[in-house]
Parts: sequence; C-alpha cells; structure tokens
Amino acid sequence: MKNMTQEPRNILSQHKVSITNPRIIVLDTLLDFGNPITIEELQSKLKGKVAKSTLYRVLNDLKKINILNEFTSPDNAVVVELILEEDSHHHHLFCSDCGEVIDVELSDEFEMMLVKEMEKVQKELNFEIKDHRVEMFGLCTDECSNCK
Amino acid sequence: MKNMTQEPRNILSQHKVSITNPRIIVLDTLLDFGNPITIEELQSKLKGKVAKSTLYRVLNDLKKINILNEFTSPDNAVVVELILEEDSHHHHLFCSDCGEVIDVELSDEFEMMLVKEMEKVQKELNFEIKDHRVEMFGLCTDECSNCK
DNA sequence: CAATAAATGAGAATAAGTCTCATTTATTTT
DNA sequence: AAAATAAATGAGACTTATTCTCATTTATTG
Repeated sequence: MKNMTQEPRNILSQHKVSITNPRIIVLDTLLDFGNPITIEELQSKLKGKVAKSTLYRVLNDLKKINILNEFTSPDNAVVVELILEEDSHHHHLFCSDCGEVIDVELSDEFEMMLVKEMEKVQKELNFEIKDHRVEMFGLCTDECSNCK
Repeated sequence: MKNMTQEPRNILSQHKVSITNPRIIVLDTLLDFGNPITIEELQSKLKGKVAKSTLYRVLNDLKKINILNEFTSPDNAVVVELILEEDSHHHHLFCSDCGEVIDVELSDEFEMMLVKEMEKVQKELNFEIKDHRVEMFGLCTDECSNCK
C-alpha cells in the first residue's frame, strides 16, 4: 500500500509547482474520494485543515496546471474533479436526489457521431467548436446510501 | 404587429399565475431578446425597471411554471432561457470570447443514438435517467459584433 | 366596490468566492 | 547547511450574487 502523501507530491513535482501542505492535503482528499465533488462536500471532508482562502487558491492552482476540471451541478453548485489521465474523456451523470456525480464513458461510435454533428454546427454557424460535454440527469435508484 | 405586452399576458394567464407588471416586463424582455441570456445582461436590459429582489422572484416563478430553463455558462454565470414550445428540444453552444449562447438543434439520428447510450448507462449503473444536455464550447468567428 | 390574497420594492441578511497583508514555508543561492 | 529570496498561507475583510423580511402596493375574488 502506497504512502498516502506520495502521489500528491509526485503530481505537484511533475507539474513544476511547489509542494506545500495545503496542496498535498487537497490532492489527497480528491484522490481519496475519487469522484467529482462539490466544494461544500470537499470543505466538509477537509474539516478546516486548510483555510477557505487557501482552498480556493489551491483549486485555482490545480486548474492552472490543467489537472482540475470544474463544472456545475443541476442546482448550480460548483463541482470539481481531478483529471490525471489525458485519455479519460468522459461525461457526467447527476442524481437529482442525493447530488452524487458519476463519471460515464460513452461509446466511441457515439463520440464519433457527436464530432460529426459538431462539424455540421461549425459550418452552419461559422463557429469554431473546441470542446463539448454531455450531461445526464436522473435518480440513482437502490444501492445509494445517501438517497433514503 | 402584435401588442408587445399581449404575449406575456397570455403566457401568464395560460399558466394561471397573476398578471403583474414586473412579470410582464421580464417576459417581454426575454421574448424580445430571443436567446439565452445571463442574469447580468438581463438586469442591464431591464435598467432598474424591476427591483432586483423582484427579478429573482419572477425568474423563480417562471421556473415553477416550467417556462424558464436555467443553466450556467463555462465561466459559471447563470443563464436563463424561455421555453415556450414543448417540442423545442435543443442544446447550447457557448462562445468563450463574447459569452454568447446559441441554441442548437442536433439531428434526430444523433438524439436517437444518445437515447440508446443513456439506456445502456441506465442498465449498467442502475440509474433512472430523466433528462440530458449537450453543451458545446468554442469561438464564434467573424460576424460577431461583440468579439473584437 | 370591498375584502382578501398575492406580489412588490427597498434594503438587510446570507453565502460563495476573492483580496489584502503580515507571517510562515519552500526553494534557490552561496 | 545556512542565508537570502520567492512563493504560499491563514485570518479575516471585502465583493458580488441571491434570498429574505416586512411594510406598502397591486391583483383577484366575492
């Protein structure tokens, strides 16, 4: 079992940013949780170990080195997620009940078709499309400990 | 040419909510703009004709009667849009430069394939998917008066 | 048209996120 | 390895978006 704080250190040094305690703690928490997480939930997991201002600064630092993705849930709460592997193109599924956010990979055929659709849109609207997102909303039935 | 304030009145009475001046003004502004709009831009178009607290209340009222859609732009600004026709399923294209949001309809084949993808996801993750969104990000080249 | 219910405006309250600045911690230089 | 320099942190002030409160105004109902 690997040293808990080693991976955050590696990540930081790989990206040539200084290795500090708050950064290690935040990365560790995100790695440990493993899923997209709201700022609120992240703060509660951190239990005051990192100052609020520092948390936001660290998140911005991680965005700058492109290892943090940020988006919003259907109720407009900000959600963050580590993106460590370059090839992990995926989408999100949101539970309207418990607020859980789940990563979803869609088929290559689908992604190819989406690219074609975007090419059509680009031409029609004279727009240069750089990125896309597919979001799905629903209810995680059963198995969920958060949904009563 | 139809009376400018008649359509808002019709909409409100169809949805059995009381017809008030702020509601008429907000609806009129949204109808007139015709595209998704940020709260900030909406406020500037309203030029103080409606109190800030009332604006938010009116927007919430419109959400409750299901004629207002709310989402966020890539920089997390809240965007609202009237949804008057039931059959107007569409997606959004965001310009990262000027912030414009454009409605986009994708092909039926694509939508059908997306439904199939969602059915797969539902089964795999034991999730009941109710809705989806496709968002596209890029730059509106040329023609745009806002982008320099 | 009067009575009742609902909506509004103004500004106070709250909450998310940023900023400031003195202090602490990392990194670089010697 | 210690000193010098640069960067990051914590605490709390500040800003901005949104909600809330409550006295007044406006709609709706009888």
